[in-house]
Amino acid sequence: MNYTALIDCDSFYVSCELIFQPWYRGRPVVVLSNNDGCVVSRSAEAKAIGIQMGAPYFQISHHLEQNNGKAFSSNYELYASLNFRIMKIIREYSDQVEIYSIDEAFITLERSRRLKKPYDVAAEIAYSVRKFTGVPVSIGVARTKTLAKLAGDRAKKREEKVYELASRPRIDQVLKETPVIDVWGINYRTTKKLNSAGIFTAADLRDIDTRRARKLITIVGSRIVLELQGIPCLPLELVSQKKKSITRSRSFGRPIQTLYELREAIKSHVAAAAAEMRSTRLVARTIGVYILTNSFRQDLPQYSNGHKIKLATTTDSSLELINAAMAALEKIYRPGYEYKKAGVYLEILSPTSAETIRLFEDENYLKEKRLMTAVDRINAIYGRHAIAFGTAPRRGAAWQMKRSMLSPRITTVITEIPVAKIS
DNA sequence: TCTGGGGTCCTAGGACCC
DNA sequence: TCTGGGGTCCTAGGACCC
Repeated sequence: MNYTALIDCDSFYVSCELIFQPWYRGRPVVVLSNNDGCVVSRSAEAKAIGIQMGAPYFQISHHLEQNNGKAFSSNYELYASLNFRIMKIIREYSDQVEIYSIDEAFITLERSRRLKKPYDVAAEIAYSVRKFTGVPVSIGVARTKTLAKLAGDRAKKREEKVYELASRPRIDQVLKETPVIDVWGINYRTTKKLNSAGIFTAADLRDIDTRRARKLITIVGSRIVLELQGIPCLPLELVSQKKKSITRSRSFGRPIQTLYELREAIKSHVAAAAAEMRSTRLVARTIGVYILTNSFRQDLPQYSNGHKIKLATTTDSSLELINAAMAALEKIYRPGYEYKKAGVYLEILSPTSAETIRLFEDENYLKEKRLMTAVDRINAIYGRHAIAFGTAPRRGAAWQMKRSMLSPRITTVITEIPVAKIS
């Protein structure tokens, strides 16, 4: 019988920042979401002074400052590169690895392959990751993913590196102590439903029969019930599947009103989404555009709308997609509102190889294909915005996002590497 | 002044067909 | 007055995740 381990980086974004700026260790540190909007990662010290996950930065910045704290804008290049290093280390311990998110992985610990016990292997992984990357991790070990998640939570709570949830009495005890909302896959709405059916703890949930679970919380819920019983229902996804949709959206640095500016923003979103799609050899059948005003400003008139266009053929051409997006925007734009956010999404993605054959591929289409290839190459060398479509994105345009507390991209951009001076 | 972004899966119900 | 029924396909929206 194999075990599943969940490896979860502690305060991942903050931990990444602290590796290269260790003088902030021991102080309250937070990392902010895009646009420097909300807190998305917190050091233990930041948690200790009461800063909540998801808190708007402008509400806590003063408190943070008073406690000698520090805030960083998100630096995804840095986090992604550390994720890559961590996963490389993990793969040395198991060839069944599912990279679940930027800071989590599920792996299978095969008993027969090693003489060591699963717990000891997990402890070794935690040690290695910490030693070679500087990122602390917690690991939960159990028979199923759902139980491994709960074990991981325990590990964090008890400040242990590894927590194993395998023996009957221990599983019983932990499930009894766990409110149902803390189970992976059960959130607020479902909790309300479960509570009114008399189910309050993870143990209560485990003990209902699957037919009842299915009726109450659909097939998703009945899988969770089985997983809590120790029956694996959620296999590890060892090869990451191709994306089914790609979204690009941003809140604007400042509210914008004109169609011209919305066009500018949406063109740049489409170009980014399309470039990502091409890089993974996918084509889209549908493109959607949406715009919305700031719902927090109840004193201002509110409007939100979206429109989706089904394309005549699948495509990966930025030009075709931009044309469609502009038509969609035209349909939903209303003057007189202060827009806060706009986004685009590409759907029904299929591999390039399955692309609808344009039997009579016209000269224009082939030219466009070559153009896109050239654009991608140039942007790969000179930066993502070297070539833009229609209008060049002006630096500091109202729609561009704020990222005012950004740390250097130390691990990915050679010019931002720290310089040591000896005098 | 300031409140993130990117995904997946499931289901109910409408459209459509015979 | 009486107004089929069953199947499939598609989509919007809900719910959840990090």
